Amino acid sequence: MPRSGKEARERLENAALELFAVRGFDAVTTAEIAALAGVTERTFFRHFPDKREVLFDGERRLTGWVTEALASVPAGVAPWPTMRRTVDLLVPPLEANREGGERLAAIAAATPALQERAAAKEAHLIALIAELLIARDVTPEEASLVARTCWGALAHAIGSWRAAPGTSLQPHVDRAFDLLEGLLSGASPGSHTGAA
Amino acid sequence: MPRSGKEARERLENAALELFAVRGFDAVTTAEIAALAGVTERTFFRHFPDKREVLFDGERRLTGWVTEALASVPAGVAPWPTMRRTVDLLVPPLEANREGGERLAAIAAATPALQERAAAKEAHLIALIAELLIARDVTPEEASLVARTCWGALAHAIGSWRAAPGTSLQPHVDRAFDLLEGLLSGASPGSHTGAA
DNA sequence: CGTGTTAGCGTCAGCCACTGACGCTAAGCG
DNA sequence: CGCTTAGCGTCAGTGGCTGACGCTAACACG
Repeated sequence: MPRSGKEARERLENAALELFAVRGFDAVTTAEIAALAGVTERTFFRHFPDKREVLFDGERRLTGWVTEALASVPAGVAPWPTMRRTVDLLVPPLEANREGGERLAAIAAATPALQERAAAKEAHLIALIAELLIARDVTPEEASLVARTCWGALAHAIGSWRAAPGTSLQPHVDRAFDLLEGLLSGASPGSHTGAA
Repeated sequence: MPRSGKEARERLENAALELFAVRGFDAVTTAEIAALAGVTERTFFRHFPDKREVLFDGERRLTGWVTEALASVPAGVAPWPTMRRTVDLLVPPLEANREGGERLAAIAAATPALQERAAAKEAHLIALIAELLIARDVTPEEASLVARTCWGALAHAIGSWRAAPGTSLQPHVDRAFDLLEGLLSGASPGSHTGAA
């Protein structure tokens, strides 16, 4: 096997991060990133399918964490408690990656194109969770619903976590799930309108 | 005031829809759409900020429906029942627009770029719902959580509705909400792990 | 009915993201 | 020491998208 290629990839990531932080995503060209990394523009696109993806490379590990976390929850547990435990297992890696997540969020906050990509990544993650639940013999219907809902709670928790610097993620997760269960428990199934 | 401009816009929409349906989104250029509509490419971009947006023009009305539906629910109702009623009010317009929604879904199914845009639109809609709830004196934290969750349920219901041709949307919505409330009611707040 | 205003459009020139094809070369392997 | 091959450079090209400028069809007004 010839050159590793991972060096160039890392240099590209660092160059992109540096330039984006200074001038913003839109004001940086892929040619500039490549030049700063010491390669050509063509090489940039050999490592990343598009300009945005250079920022989401860290996010790729998230799917691995989700898969592992869910796999370590014993089968037979009801869907919602299963995801409740899975989310708890996701807290440590998420906290360890706080800096990376916030850096991405900071750049994405001013760039609609990046928000789009982030939203798409979330949708894929929800689909992945649903598939993993189905593989654990959860009804497809329940799986989809639980995946959407639990990810919503986690995303909400991450949001309030980021809004409160210095705090740990876990209490935000606990609060989100407790709050959610409390909000929904008021209306019992089948009698939602309150005025038939 | 000079030329209406709405004619050209509608011609562009129809031309795009026609070409996309035949050759797919990626294999059609904006210049071709413009030519079929009898205008220049430049005019296309005067009416739509980008190539994708020509497909989401109908989706714009959705924000209006959401705003109206939520406004027609009396204040003072708890957040979750409020959204439960709001979703019921959204069912008629959604059903009336079934064809448009499915045509978009069919084209988007083969085009990642369109799925991204759709995911971003959903995120914006969730943010809108949260803001409207906050304006109704719901806690920001509750608002965000309820908005995410209720939209997740509605999206799930629309999904199963589309998968079951000939059915009405309402029962799918009812089932999604009942199922969700049932799934979460098993775990009471504060005691989620089942095995401390 | 002539004149001014203006929203919509055409034209041109250009940037930048992204791609296919081809050839080169450094790294490993026998 | 040649062979293989993954990574890279080079070149040429497409297509999405934008700014600037000028034109003209519609409408308002005297």
